[in-house]
Amino acid sequence: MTTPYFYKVTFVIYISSVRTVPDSPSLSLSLSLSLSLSLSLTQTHTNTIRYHFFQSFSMRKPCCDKRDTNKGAWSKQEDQKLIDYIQKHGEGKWRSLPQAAGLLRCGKSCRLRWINYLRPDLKRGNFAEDEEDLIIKLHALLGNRWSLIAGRLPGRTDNEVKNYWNSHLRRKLKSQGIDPDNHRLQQSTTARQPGVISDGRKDKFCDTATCVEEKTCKLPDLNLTIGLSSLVEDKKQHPVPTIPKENIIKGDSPPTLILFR
DNA sequence: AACGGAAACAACCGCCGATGC
DNA sequence: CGCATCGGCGGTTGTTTCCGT
Repeated sequence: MTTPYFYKVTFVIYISSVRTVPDSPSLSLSLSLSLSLSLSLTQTHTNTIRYHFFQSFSMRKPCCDKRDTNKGAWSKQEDQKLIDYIQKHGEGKWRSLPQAAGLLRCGKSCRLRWINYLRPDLKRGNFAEDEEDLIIKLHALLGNRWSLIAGRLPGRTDNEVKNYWNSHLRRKLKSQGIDPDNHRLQQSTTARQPGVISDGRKDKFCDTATCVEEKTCKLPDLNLTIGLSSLVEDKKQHPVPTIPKENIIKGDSPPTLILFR
C-alpha cells in the first residue's frame, strides 16, 4: 500500500504594472492573487509532481544533502583523500564519489576541487604575457566562453581564466580606453590613454591624463593586426563558434578590435 | 603596528544539455 | 518518449591577502 502524502500548496501570484499618468507619474498598480490547495497524494504522484515542479519553476533538487556536507575551504586531509581516490579509481561518478572516498563533501564540490586545483596537469602561478594576450584575443572572439578560452591555454582552468579576466584584464583594458565587453575603444571623452607603471611588484595601469609619475609610466607597444588563422587551423579540434553579434564591427567604424600584438 | 579598502581567487550556486534507462 | 541523473558552464559570493595610510 502506498503511503499517502499530504501537501498544502500555496500559490501566490503578484501581477504588477506601472503606468505613467500625467498627474501622478509614479502611480503603480499591483494585483495579487492567492490560491490555496490541500492535496492528498500517493508517493508516486508526489514524485511526478515534484519533477514537473522543479522543471517548470527551475527549482532543482539540491545535488546533495546539505546538512551532512562540509563547505568552504578544503583541508589538506580532504585534498589527499580526493587525490588518493581519483588516482585509484579515476575521475567520474562525482555524486557517489564523496561517500566512496570518505569525504563529507558534495559531489560537485569534489569535481570542482579536482578540476580547478588538484589535477596534476595544472600550471598554476602567474599568467605569462603571451597567455594574457591570448586570453584577450580569444575573449574578443568568443565572449565569456571561459571553457573554450581555457581550452586554448594548456594547464589553465576556465575558473582561473575567468577570475584573471575579471580581476586583472578587465581593468587593464579599461585603463587603455577599451571597453572590455566589446573590445572597442570607448567613445567617452574620459577614455583613458594606455599607460603602465612598473613598480617592481606588479604592473599597474594609470591614467596618463592624471599621472604624476610620468618618468615611470610607459606606453604598451600595441602593433595591432587581426588574425584568426591559428584558430581556424585546428577548428576540428577546437571548433570556432559564432562571434557574438556585439563583437562584430560594421560599416565605417574605426578598427578597434585588438586581437594580435 | 593597526586598520580599512581593494584586489585576488577559491568555492558555491543555479541552469542546461547530454545521456542512460 | 518521458523521466532521472550527471557533468559542465558561467555568474556570483565569500574569504583571504595585500597595500596604503
